[in-house]
Amino acid sequence: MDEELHERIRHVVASIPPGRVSTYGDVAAVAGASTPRLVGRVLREDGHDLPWHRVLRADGTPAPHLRREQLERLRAEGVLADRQRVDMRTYRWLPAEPES
DNA sequence: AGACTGACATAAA
DNA sequence: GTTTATGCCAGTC
Repeated sequence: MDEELHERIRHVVASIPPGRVSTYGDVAAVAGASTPRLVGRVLREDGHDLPWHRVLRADGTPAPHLRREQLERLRAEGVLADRQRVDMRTYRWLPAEPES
């Protein structure tokens, strides 16, 4: 696993503003990750100090084990979820490539 | 090396 | 709406 890529992923996630969300696929694409699975891996291992709750699946539903807490955190930021699902059309944030 | 796994995505049934 | 099937690719065993 490339350390630089690891940092870039963290950087992109950290750039998501409060009250907005993004997807694994988008973060992966912007950070240059070869697959979205890497994003999930990084967040699991090293996401404790990042706004990981702002990263969801492409359809707006979080992973099963996190569903409860994640939606709760988002709700606290003003992101309203219709039961299990966040309205991506409204809240989706498209991150920018880190320039350096 | 080979098989299995997973905080994913997309398409098809 | 749902469940399955594929593709994907870095870890782990």
